[in-house]
Amino acid sequence: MLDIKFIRDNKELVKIGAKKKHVDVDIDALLVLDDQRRAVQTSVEAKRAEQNAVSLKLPSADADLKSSLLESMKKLKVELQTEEENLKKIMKDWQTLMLRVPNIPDISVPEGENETDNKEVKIWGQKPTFSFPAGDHLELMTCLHMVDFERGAKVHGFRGYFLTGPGDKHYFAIWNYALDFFTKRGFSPIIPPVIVRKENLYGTAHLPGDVEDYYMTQDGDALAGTAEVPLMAYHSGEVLDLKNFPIKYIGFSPCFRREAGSHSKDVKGLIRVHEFYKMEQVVLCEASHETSVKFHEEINRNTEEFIESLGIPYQTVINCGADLGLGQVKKYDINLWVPKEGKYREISSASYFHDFQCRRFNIRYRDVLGKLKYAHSLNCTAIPTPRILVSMVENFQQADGSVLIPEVLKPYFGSDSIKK
RNA sequence: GGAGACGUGUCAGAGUGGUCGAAUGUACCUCUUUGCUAAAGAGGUGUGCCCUUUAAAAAGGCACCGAGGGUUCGAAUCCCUCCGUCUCCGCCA
Repeated sequence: MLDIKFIRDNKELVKIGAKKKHVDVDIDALLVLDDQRRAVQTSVEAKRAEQNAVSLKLPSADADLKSSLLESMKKLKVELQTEEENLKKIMKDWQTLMLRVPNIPDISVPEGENETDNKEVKIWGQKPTFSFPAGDHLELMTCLHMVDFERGAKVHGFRGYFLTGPGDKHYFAIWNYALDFFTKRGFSPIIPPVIVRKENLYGTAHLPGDVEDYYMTQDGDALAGTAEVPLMAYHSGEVLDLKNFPIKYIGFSPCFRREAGSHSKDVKGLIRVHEFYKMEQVVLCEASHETSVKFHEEINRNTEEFIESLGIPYQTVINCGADLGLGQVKKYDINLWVPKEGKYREISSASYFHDFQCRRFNIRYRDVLGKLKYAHSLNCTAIPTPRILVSMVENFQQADGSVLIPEVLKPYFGSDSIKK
């Protein structure tokens, strides 16, 4: 959510920002509506003021005065009700439009139509070459009994999977390693609820948007697609203490995604599934662009270093305008090398929002002068499982069909390879 | 699932139709006095929006007693719905 005053004062900037994000929203219509809103509100408030003034006199008035005052107040009430009705309608439309106004992308964000226009800013690692016919993660993991897609489909349906034996063990190894890695960097571990009230999806700016992307319960709650939602909602409505900034959480949660609209994409394997687990970095900090930028670089670097410690080749891209969410100012994606596909696949997203999310969630703090301000928020994937397995097994496969375990994972996994 | 109680400012806690943005205590800030790891006295201290201006502020108006509706000239107070908390019973990993 942007400040309406900011939109009024920076109309052109907001329009340019929306265009860069390829978001279709009528800023002029919003501003017309906003003029109406303020005019009607002023009129309503004047009538209420009159009502309040008369109410003060009424108890002490004599009978004649009383009945004449009551008469005129009844008339006023009818007028007031009409105007209030009108104001309510205006406010509803106003809110709807306000929720659709995107945050303004940073100047460093490249123009672009879709994710193919994202710009590579970094590559790391040595892509493996194989002197034997290399397998893809499906073949390898099935062969090593790490995963069972057939029974997954039988039990869950499309995109269902069981992780079995070494696959299951590998999961726990990664989680435990990641937990140690990120807590050492000052992140507090937290396990949030993933069944969340729908309003929270508006807070993170996942909504308004495609509701079809979310599983809903019969109580109208949503299954969150990321721990970002409950972790941001965690402090909603609160006034935080500046002393505690930056607040850093490493959240661990299951993630549910219906993948509506992507039925033909990645139909096999572990790249795109309906349920998975993810560790997520969430940061709340003071409202300064420089601070946001600093932490944005930091949390993205955290994930890069985590991937480097595992030894998987990756590429970092800066996302183009069209590939940014409504609230995001700037985003980096980290993509891991998938040898059999011959391309990099997304593993992580690091974004900052300025006060866009905190405004919606009403998360504030008092600055050094004691003034209330909306905090800034950021988030970045720490590690998604099982997607990470795709790159791990393909990059570390051996001629005999086994898969080597990265050095740092060995203590958590308990052996140095997965063999048939 | 059944029965009941409750939701007020930093906190505690009054208030059952008008003089209540809200008693009192507490916390915090300023001042005074005594004089010293403190007490007493006085004053002050919420948030959002609108408007006139502005560097900022300030003045004025409106709203806010869990949320949203309703009744009424007028609602913290009456009615309805929802959310939440607590207690007891039942069920249960």
